[in-house]
Amino acid sequence: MASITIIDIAKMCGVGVTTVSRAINNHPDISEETKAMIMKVIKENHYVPNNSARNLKRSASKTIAVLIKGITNPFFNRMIKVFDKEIQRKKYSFILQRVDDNQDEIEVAIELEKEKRLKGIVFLGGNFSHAKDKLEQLTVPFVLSTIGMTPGYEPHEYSTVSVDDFKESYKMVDYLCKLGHRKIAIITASMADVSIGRLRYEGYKQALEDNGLELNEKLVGRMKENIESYSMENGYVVTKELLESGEDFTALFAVSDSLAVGACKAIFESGKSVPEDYSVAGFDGLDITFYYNPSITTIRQPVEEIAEETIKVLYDLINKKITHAHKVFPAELIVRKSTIEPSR
Amino acid sequence: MASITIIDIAKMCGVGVTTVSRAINNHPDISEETKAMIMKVIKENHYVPNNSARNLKRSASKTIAVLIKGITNPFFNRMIKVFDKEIQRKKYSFILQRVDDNQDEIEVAIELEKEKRLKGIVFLGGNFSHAKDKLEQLTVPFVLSTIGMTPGYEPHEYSTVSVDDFKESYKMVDYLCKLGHRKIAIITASMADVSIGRLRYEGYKQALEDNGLELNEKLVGRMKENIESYSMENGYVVTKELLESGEDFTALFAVSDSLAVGACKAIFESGKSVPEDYSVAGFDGLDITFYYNPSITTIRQPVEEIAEETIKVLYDLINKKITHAHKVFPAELIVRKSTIEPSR
DNA sequence: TTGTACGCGTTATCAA
DNA sequence: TTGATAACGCGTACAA
Repeated sequence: MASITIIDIAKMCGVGVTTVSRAINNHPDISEETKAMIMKVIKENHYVPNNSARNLKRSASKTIAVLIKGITNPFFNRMIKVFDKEIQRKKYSFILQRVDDNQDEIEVAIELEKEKRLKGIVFLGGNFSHAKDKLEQLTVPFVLSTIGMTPGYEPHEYSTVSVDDFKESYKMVDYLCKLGHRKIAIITASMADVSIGRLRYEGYKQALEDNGLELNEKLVGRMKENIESYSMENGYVVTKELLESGEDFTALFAVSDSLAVGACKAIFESGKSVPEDYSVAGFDGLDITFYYNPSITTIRQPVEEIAEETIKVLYDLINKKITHAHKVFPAELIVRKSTIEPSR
Repeated sequence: MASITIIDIAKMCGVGVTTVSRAINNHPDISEETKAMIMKVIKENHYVPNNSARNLKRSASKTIAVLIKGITNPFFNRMIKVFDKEIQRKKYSFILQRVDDNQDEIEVAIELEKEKRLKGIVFLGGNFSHAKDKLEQLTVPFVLSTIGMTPGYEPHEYSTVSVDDFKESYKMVDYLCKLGHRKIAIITASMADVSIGRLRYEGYKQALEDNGLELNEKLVGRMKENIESYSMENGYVVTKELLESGEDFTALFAVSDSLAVGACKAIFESGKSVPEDYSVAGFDGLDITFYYNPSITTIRQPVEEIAEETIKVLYDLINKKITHAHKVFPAELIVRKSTIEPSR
């Protein structure tokens, strides 16, 4: 069944296509009555404009795209809601694009920019280590949200909005140290990681050092490559190994809340308890840390603020008010039931 | 900066646009060397075809779309992965479209169908109560996945793949009854719900009846409209009310796992414990039910199978092997630590 | 094997 | 306030 087009509508109304187009797009130069008449015919015939044709013709649409790598992350859900709200408030429309783990987000972005005539792009998640010439193909402004600074780039070449992963991670480990823990294990990203996993690990190292503790490689758990990263399962498996290694520790810092949940489970299964035998701390501030039993000590990222600021920066970029920006938000250490003083 | 087009490439290569098009789309009628040469030029100039133009021109693309209402649901994440895999296996491409809570998924579908020349559509989540004439505007086959039968439609008018929400819910409540519970509370959808929330509630009622128990309206908790549906927070708030109402119960059946987690938290905060004071059961089979402390008894939906079958049905629909189908998968009662015999 | 020319459905330009 | 018409960038008959 051939779809009905703008031409069909024009014929049915006895007007030119231009007029129909005007009616659809709320153009000023059209009388109220012809517009009403046209809209009525459109409704009756269920005419829906073809977006491909619109995008093709339109020189610039007011749409911005959010590319997400790793949609699994519950952390992003709240951000998306804020994006949606903020973008609508600015009368822009909003496209959410999932980027597969084995897809290159920049390539997706380049394609999308042409297809949808984007005004701006937000990148969420992922490592973002890209060749420069690729990045230069992006002609619209973009913001890296909750993605740490990327080594190898000049700060003026891109914009970011995030927390200081190093500092916040330091804060947490320092808190554990001050609590009296001297054997603090960590679950972090694989060696290759250059993004937040690395930064949080560095914070851990520095905090240990500043507290006069030596780094014990045996207490550094790395996420499994073959299991979904930052997942509960990964935390579970790595903690099991840590526990079975025989290397003693009294506290465990997981670089994400989901990892922390998995860690708790592993500890329970070994017949031990949290926090009596092991203190466990997470990072991100997911809802589950509040609902878990025991509730989990974590670093709460100000998700809403980060999302809002991301959009704000993007608009400033679009309107050329700025050329780049690196906004850093403070995160909050939330002490809950999963961490206490060491018993041994 | 004006984007580079296929014409530019043709000129640079000294060939016609057709030839370039052939190179891009792997058409047979082109010599290997010219193709290689063209591809090289394309690479060097970072030429990316404009998708809008392609979609506009293409009569039919091999793409299918998955529309999700309520992307928050972690339940869908695993399904999406399977969709992705299965669709790629059939050499189709795959679009994920998030549908806002206040958006009409059918309207989104209609628009998308035209824009992308879809071959088929999968609807995930939502209530799916739509006027018939709207549904008829969809000219491509579609499948409702994990969405229960919708009253008001003839079974041959649409296709579904899901579990039998009524039966599985019955199974869970029956299990609780057999355990000896006689005061079983439920957290379910609001009265208005016509979808899974309703079906699961009906299963609850029937199981009570068959076990000689009377329905106590005071033990029926309804999700709050102003809080995200099926969320931990909703379960938490509703359970608090239930607890404070003074109406005694020994078991609580939450119609989703997230609700169950929230319920457990509320119980802990009241100074009681799970399962000693209250047995708690969920529904869906999310990972968190395994990782929670105590682990939560649930009904595990065979997510992967459902997703696979959804795609299979959709392809059969596309290839006109069938006109409609209603596949129902059995779900599994997984008994964990959160449910025991009543202590009172 | 290659190239020319037209059309996909829409919006912008310009003239009426 | 309207309408004819030229793009937008690509794929594909059809001709060469």
